[in-house]
Amino acid sequence: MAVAPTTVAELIVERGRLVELRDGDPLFFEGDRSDAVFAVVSGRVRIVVTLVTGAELLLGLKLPGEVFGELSALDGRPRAAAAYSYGDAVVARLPSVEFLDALEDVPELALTVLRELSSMLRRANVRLQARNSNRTVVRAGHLLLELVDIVRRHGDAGATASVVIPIRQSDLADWIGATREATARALGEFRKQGCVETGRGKITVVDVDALESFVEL
Amino acid sequence: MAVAPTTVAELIVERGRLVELRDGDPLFFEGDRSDAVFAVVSGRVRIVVTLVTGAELLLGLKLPGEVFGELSALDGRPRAAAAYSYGDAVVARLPSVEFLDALEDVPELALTVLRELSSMLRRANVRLQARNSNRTVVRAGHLLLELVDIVRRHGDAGATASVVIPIRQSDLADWIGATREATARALGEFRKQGCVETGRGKITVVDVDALESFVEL
DNA sequence: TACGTTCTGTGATCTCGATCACAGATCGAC
DNA sequence: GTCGATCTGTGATCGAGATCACAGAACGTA
Repeated sequence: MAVAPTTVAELIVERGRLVELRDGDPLFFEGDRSDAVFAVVSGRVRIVVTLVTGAELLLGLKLPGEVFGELSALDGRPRAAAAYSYGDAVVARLPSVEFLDALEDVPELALTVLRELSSMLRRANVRLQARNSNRTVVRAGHLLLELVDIVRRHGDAGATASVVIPIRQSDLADWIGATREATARALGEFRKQGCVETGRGKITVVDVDALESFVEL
Repeated sequence: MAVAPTTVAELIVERGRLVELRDGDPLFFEGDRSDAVFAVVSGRVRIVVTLVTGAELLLGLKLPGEVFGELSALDGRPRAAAAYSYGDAVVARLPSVEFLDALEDVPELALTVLRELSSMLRRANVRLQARNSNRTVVRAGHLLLELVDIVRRHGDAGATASVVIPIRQSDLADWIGATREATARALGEFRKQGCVETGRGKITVVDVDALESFVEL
């Protein structure tokens, strides 16, 4: 057996095969039977559920190095969400069976997956809290700060003061569970405070600290 | 080594030690460093986070056979929620270290935990969806149906048509993320429809089917 | 049985965000 | 450049639920 990969994403890339995607290409749909797990190699992948009302709820945006689709592989239940490419992307795909085999072969891999699921659960709970207590402005602000963090860690760009987040307002809205209009108004407030600038398909956080303190009250 | 327990709860009961609790006794608080995992033996345990507003959000009610506190043991991060006894209860307590040791010793145990975390994650996502789309009445109804299910599966009682759920309205409210008043009004609607009766500290679902159809629209 | 405490039930406001409805801005494609 | 499609920004209305404020009911206990 080869040396054990240190992350699940690495395992999937090593043993799986690459798939190239164009904007909007589906990886799987809600209700599908599970047959594979995925890891993002480049680009982004949207994980969404469609609500009875027809509205979409964005459960997550997977970035390079992140794994998705593992829940169904683990418990054998159908997909609870759909996955679509968000812009062009490349993902690695590993059949569920091989994934499960690997888990049994490599004990420390199971621990890694456990840790990853733990942190996903934590984030889910935090999101649940946010949904309960906060108003739209606060929720939007928190998500922006989260995204700033991701972009920075992930960033090809140098550490400039301002961070550009490539996302449409409607997607932001789906993410925080609000309408596009409410989100636009929230961004308007941030703009008035001078901590955020907005453009078509992108949001620029020019003063992270200001945004943070504006949201913390 | 002994025969591997088939569930995580069994493992904790076998290897851990029992703790008796009276109503309201705390097991741990938000922010605590992790030092143990727990399984409910009898009674119920409330898992709650306190929001900035001072309001409480009930993340779960753990019943006999269920495990809690495993997240912190797995990823080593502080407790994200607090746990209190809800009425008198008995729980088994196993130090985190021993839990982790057992995970390494018994490979299939890790898979069991993975499955359990998967289903927790699924439920968290469902809850997030519910929070987004539905109105209070619908959310309250759905939770009641869930509780009916639990009580029935768990039930010492025979399968009578009506199911008694021992819970205060304020806890129901914390659970679905609404105020006590809004919850009381929702229950009032169910009462008018004749599918639910209410009392102090208990809610009786007299017509499950009616409740189901009332909520499904 | 009397009294205090904890729940439940409901009215009266008030506020935030959903909904509807456009006008302007930006971008891609021809 | 011109045109159509897609985003963004905002105003007006409306409704569900939060908030405040009590009254009555149920329970524990002295």
